[in-house]
Amino acid sequence: MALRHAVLAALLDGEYSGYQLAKIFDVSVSNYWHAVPQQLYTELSKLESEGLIKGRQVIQHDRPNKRVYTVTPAGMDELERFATVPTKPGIIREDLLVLVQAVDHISVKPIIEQLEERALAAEAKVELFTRVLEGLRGDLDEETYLRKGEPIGPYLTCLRGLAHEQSTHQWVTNTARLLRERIAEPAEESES
Amino acid sequence: MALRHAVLAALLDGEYSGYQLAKIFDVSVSNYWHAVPQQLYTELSKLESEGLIKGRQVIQHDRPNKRVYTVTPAGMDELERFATVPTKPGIIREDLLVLVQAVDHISVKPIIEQLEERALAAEAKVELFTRVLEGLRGDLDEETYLRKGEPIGPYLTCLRGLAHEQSTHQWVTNTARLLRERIAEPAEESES
DNA sequence: GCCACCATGTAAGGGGTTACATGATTTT
DNA sequence: AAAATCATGTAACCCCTTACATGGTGGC
Repeated sequence: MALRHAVLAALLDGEYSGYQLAKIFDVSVSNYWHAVPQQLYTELSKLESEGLIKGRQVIQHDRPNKRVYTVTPAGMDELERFATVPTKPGIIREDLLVLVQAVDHISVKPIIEQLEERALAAEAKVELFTRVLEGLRGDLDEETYLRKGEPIGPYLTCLRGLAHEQSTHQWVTNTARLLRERIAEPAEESES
Repeated sequence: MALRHAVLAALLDGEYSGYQLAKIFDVSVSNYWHAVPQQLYTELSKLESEGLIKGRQVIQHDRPNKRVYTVTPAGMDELERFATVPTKPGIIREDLLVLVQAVDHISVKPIIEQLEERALAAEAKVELFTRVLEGLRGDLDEETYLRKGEPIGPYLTCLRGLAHEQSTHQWVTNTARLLRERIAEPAEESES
């Protein structure tokens, strides 16, 4: 039950509505916490009813009204408490890797194609995160920002996302190439 | 609903019981698919009742009897079908990263400590995977095994796990060091 | 006019997590 | 004698996913 903490952590950055949070989760938070929009609406309601966040109606004339939330002192306490209990090891679920695990026993072609698609997606994410990081640190160079810039939390998690996507990109690229080579020059048996 | 495919993929490697699968999931499959033992027992029952795997009782005298499973032709068809539908993007959930995201607003010390613990865990995993890979390729050097060795699926997913742990190790190490430096030499304001 | 975007909600059903239960054998 | 390993199961509860519903505004 730690979606709540991911939401609280995201709201430390400023006031956001469920819809805005959904986009934030989609582009950056998804590096370390996956959640679909519907979960956020549900969780925001629960968090407010428990007093960990406080909602505020914002009337808009050019578009639908929205409700934006901020973390309450009780919410801060909850985060503080959460930081002291040992975190569980992270969980990963990757369909694509399941396919690769089975690659000796099923058709290789579709797997290679999916790997190559994923390579493109990873590349796009690398570029995106690179730009997000540039935006976060503004005029400062990276070394300076890491030493003194603020906020540092979002910067660090984004760096993690970048490293992860780079690592993913390398692996999917190598794996796709390797599997292609293996179907081009198979098993090497009985060169009779 | 893709735990089933992770189980099927794992069973391609040989006959395993629920208990054995649990250990395999714990050490290697967890690189790309997290599941607790209880899920496996449940899923194995479902898969067998659907005819995708076939169980076989193994009588043991030195320890409790067990039931080992193999993938049926129907199970192979299901895997084959699964390989052709586009995979969903993977999901990640990391409590530790949630803490780092919030690091500007909560106590830093406990977070640093957890990062350092995680660094040790990552190091241990790197060593483990390195040895697993050695075991898988036997006498062959890596380049040769990648070109011709079999099975290649488990080798590739293990390589991914290794890369992931290395990347994690680097990030947690750097992040812990950086946060330590920042609390040693804070904000740098008003050097009056 | 139609599609995309903004903005939120209810509800059903499936999947995942945790607690608890059982019991034999081997190791410390 | 206690703890760890082997081995599997039932049940409750919570979380997550998906489908569906609603409705206003802005751009093509």
